[in-house]
Amino acid sequence: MSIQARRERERAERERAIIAAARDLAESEGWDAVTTRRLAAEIEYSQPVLYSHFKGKDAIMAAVAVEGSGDLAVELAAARAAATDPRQAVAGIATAYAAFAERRPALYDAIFNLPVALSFASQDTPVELARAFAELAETLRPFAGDDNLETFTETFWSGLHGLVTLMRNGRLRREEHERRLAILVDRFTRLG
Amino acid sequence: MSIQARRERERAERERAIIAAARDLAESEGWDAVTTRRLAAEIEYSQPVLYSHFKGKDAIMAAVAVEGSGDLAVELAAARAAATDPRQAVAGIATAYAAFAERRPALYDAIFNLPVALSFASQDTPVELARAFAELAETLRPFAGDDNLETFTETFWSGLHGLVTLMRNGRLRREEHERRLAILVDRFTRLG
DNA sequence: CAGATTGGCTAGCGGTGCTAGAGTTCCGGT
DNA sequence: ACCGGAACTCTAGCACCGCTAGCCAATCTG
Repeated sequence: MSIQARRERERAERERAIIAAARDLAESEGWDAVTTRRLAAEIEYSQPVLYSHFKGKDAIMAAVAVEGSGDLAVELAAARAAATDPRQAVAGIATAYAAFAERRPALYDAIFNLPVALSFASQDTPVELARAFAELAETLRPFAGDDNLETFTETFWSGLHGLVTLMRNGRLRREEHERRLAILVDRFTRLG
Repeated sequence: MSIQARRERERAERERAIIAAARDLAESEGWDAVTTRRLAAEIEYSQPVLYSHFKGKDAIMAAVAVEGSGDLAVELAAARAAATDPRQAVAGIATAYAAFAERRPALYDAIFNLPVALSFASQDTPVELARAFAELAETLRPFAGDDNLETFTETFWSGLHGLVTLMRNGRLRREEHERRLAILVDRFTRLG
């Protein structure tokens, strides 16, 4: 039975290798450079092996996205924990969010932009994504007022998402980035 | 000389046909269906003809985006003109913006999402896009407060953009859409 | 040790964006 | 009126893409 165990272990290892290779390649050269052929070469197996682990390229990207959203959740949690007062917590988590998107654009794309079947607003939301969202929600709780917290959080989050995506695509003046973040935070932390 | 004139006219006509075919195909079947071969078949010319008009597929998409942003500007202007008071103007233009993105997702993608060389925040911004932005800015002017109007507008616009893109990708609960819009408008129309 | 099963491989399909070079049509000067 | 040359469009093909069928070797089972 231990032979089977070894095989399963090796198989799991290879699966992690595929995800890691896809992530690294995407982060260093963009998702266009992530082709099944290059991925196969990277893990030193032939192309069809990928399809015994994942249904297709989209599934690989989805796996990368799930892994990446775990990183995002960790960074958001750290930012929230480091804050001293509620308002500064919002500013901190917003900065952390934007920094993540800026530092790891390919990963951010996989999580939020690419038309990957990672439905967020439903049962099969990956737990990592739910955690990242929960960090945002807890940070915003003091400022939601009469609004439903989840809806309020979605709106603030959309603001962050819009800021980072529009800036990355060259639609916003980069030098005003921090000021825009400040405006967003200011507008969502007014009481009453 | 009139022969040359006729040729130039026909050439311009064909160029418009290419853009129209790309737009229609994208809107009815998505950008993935817009291939150079199908486009060529649609205009009843061979593939290489496309490249005598545009540098490549990206340039065609950019042309569609420019045309589309004219439509967006018109709809935003109409929404602003129809409003009776400043706060309702913001709500109206926000609704119009979201409706445009919802009704014409492929066009919206071409304008704002696709990594197309349509740099917005620079000199070569298409005049149509600048007009759409100006409509937003004028509507928001009464509420900018101490913030720079352009920066304030960029932030609000990012909020709209985030709402529509995240919802379209299934990351937001569709049934809460109007409530989120209301929250965004509310937060950006508070005075003092 | 023979047979069955598993699993990775080679090769190939139909598609993509794009381009080289052939061929045709039409214009302008003699 | 004609012919050389320019302008233009086409056919054919390149290198790549995601994905899969079917072979073949290694391994496990009786």
